[in-house]
Amino acid sequence: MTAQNSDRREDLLDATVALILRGGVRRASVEGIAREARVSKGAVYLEFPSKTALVDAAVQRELSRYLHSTAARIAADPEGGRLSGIYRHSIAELLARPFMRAIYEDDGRILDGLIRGPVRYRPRVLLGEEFLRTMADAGLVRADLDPATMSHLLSVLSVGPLLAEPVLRDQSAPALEATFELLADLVVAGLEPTLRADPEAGVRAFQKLADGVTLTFDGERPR
Amino acid sequence: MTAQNSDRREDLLDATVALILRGGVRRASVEGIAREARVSKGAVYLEFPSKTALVDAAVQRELSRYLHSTAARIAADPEGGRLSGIYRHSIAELLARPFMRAIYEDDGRILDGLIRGPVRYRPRVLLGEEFLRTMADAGLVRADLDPATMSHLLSVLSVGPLLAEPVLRDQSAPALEATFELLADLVVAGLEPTLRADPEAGVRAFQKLADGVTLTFDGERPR
DNA sequence: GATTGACCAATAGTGGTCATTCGGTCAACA
DNA sequence: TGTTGACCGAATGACCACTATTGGTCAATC
Repeated sequence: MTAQNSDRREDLLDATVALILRGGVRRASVEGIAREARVSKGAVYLEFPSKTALVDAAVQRELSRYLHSTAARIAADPEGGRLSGIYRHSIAELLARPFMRAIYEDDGRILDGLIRGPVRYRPRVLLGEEFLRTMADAGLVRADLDPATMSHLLSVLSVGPLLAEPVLRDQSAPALEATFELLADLVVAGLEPTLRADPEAGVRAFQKLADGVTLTFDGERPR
Repeated sequence: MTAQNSDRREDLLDATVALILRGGVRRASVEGIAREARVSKGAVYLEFPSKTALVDAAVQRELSRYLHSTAARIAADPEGGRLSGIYRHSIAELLARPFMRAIYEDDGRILDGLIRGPVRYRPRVLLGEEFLRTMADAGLVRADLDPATMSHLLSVLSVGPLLAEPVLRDQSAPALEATFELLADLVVAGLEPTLRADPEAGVRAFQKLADGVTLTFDGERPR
């Protein structure tokens, strides 16, 4: 029964993601989600108190999966624990995840309203200030730069290129991956210290980040 | 008479910019522009063949002014000719120009439709491939990187933070200027060669860029 | 007890009307 | 001759009545 219910829960989350990717949060109706998951509409409300809670859970799950996949990439790469490695793997995983991309890229107009919806579903910061302080202590990022500014910069360097993509799109423009590759070089040259420390601490720091993630949404009461 | 006409032309362009900034291209009517410039509607068509041509001219003028102001900043700064200086001054001037910002930032939704309009009015590339080749020849940017990729990267590093701004906006987020400052450091460390060349060539290269700029708009026939 | 789907009030969309406003012209005017 | 503003057809969008769909509930059913 617990397994049964868990399955249904997961199925509903899968269906939610599928419908959202197909037509955005607005157009993903509870009935449609239920149909996609092959359960009744009422069953949705046995698992989740509201549509909002359902979508929240889908985003939460995606974020968690994203971070753990990224953590695995990082751990598998001997140099992965450096800031540049973390940046590189975060981007690679992000680009590989359509739902994650949609959450970030969406500014309300992709495919004429795909994911058109409240800003609620858009994580503000991934690599937080605390994470960067840990990295600095481990000698994996320059200690002379403000962690808060650096945290924000890394967000900008992740989201910025995605948002700029449709604006700068041009036949002569290089692929998104090439731009990110060059950006990773800039991160190495500009944000990592000259003397090379052991990247292991970075792996652990990101692992901790991935384990501890819980999204807090804009509205306090999920309702 | 020529001076008279020139004045009227300029007045009309001023009025166009003012109205566009107030309510977007769509809502800036020819009659409103004429009223703002204190001339009759018919007079507009004595100066410009169409509204499109009028707006095109306003954008063209703004771009030209922007580039020449930037060139002046660069020339006034002893280190201005380096890539980082050019980047820094371009950004500073961009941030100081509301119309320029609107053209770039706008993705159709600022102030619910400010500048909502065709992509036509959005320059794709500022520091082109050729410019970067010249800079490389002068030893002012790394010669081992592809000019096209670098050109695109610099565009991303200019537009990206602007577009990411509303997405990442947060009480804890640092000011836009701080982010750009740090980015300029990254440009120094990552894109400039280790040995320092004479920045004078960079000043000249940008000057040439500013002089030679002519916008080509998306639609071929201005009509 | 777990699950369903008919049902509800509220909201979002649909098609159609029509006054307004638009870009652009040009006869009349200064 | 240079300038104007009344005027044009086309396009827009505010408004309406109406319909379909929505998130959510709960008596009936399995």
